[in-house]
Amino acid sequence: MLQINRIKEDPKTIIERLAIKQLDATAVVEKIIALDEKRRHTQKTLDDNLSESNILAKEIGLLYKTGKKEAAEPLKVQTSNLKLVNKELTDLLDRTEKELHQQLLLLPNLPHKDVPAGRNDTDNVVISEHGILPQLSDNALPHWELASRYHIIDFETGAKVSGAGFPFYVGKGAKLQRALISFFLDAATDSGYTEYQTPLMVNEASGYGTGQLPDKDGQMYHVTNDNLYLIPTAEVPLTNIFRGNMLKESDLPIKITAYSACFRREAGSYGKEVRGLNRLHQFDKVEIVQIVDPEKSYEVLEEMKSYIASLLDALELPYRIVKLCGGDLSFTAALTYDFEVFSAAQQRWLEVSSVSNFEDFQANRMKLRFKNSNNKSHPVHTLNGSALALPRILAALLENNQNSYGISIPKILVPYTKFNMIS
RNA sequence: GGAGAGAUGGCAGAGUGGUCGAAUGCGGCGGUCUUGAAAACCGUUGAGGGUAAAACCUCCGGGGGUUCGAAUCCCUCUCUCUCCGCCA
Repeated sequence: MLQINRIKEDPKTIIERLAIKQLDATAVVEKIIALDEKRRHTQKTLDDNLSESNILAKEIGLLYKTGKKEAAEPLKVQTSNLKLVNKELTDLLDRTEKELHQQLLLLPNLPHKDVPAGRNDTDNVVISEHGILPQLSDNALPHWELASRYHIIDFETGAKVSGAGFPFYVGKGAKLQRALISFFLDAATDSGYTEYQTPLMVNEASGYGTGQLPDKDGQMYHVTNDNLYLIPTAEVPLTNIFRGNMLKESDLPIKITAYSACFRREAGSYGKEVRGLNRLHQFDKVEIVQIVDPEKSYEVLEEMKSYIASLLDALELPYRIVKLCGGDLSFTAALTYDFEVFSAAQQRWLEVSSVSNFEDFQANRMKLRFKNSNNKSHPVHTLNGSALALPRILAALLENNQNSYGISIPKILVPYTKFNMIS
């Protein structure tokens, strides 16, 4: 959520910047400013009336104490009348505040000034490529065929038991999953992140806190009986740990990580783009989150970017880093880098990580602030990144490392898997 | 799921209708004393809105109600604890 003061101070810039996200915010911004004006005016009138009521009530109390009950009667009438007016003012204020809040929730975060212009993912800018693209033999197979040949992932049974997009991992496939999770968590804790295990369901307030609600309502599984949402990423519980908190400057930076299953409805997805592991309803991911001093957030974004790159280097996968253009940037992000690994048998790049700076957008929503050295409270900046999402890593590992004997496991994972070959 | 108890400032904990935004203790901060520290003593110490600064307004788990006036009374929701039941 953008700060109302920021909008009031410079609406023109806000509108210009949001245009980069392919959004014409003129009407909403105008409405917000008008509503804020109305809110302040109503509040002022109400406050004055309340002040008057308070004074009258004290006078009545005094009169009662000194036994002058009759003298209090006209005052009682006066404050009763005031009360009626105040009731209306309170209602008006409530309505105005709610409406203002609704409008504020509609505005996405402002893109950072480095965000390239563009409409969609074809306009994203590749900023670097790493590793060598493997040359596979002509009879190389896509991962879904490798999965069934070596009995390591069972999509059909998953479809029977749950539905499409809910695979079983079997035998060495399951072990490989566990190995990746352990490797990612160990690497994160070695880099100073504190490991958490989080709830997999969150309440509505948490959904609003990190910005999944109301924007991505249809993307989350909603347990309506209890009004809980299955988390689409561990970002949600991790960041919401600090919802509503007032931190000390010395608490920063907060670096936390968690493995979790992630649940996404992916409504509207279909076709070969989503074949096999390319897009699932349930998948595994290790997430890293940082909560930092606003001054340092872009430095930290770079640090997180190189951390993620180090994981892909360790896994010996070819990848590229992409800076998202305005049109592809998420609702909440100010600047995002995507990591894509090359899937050799599919001959395409698969997104395996997304690392973003949300600046104070999430912090504002969830009232997450810190006191700086002057004892002034300020929203913090929040950042997060996948480190990493498993399915597409697995897809690339299977496809890129296949040979006539089977599939070889990257060296870094062997201590975890205790095998170096799937055959 | 059943029965009961509770939710107050960073923490502990008073406060059952009228200067209560809230006693007291601990903690924090500043000072006196001290070579320094501890102890002792003095002062200070919640958040949000509002203002040029004040004034002023709101907040005692959330929401609603009674009353001229609510931390205090009533309703409701959420959460916590204790006992019973069920259970990985």
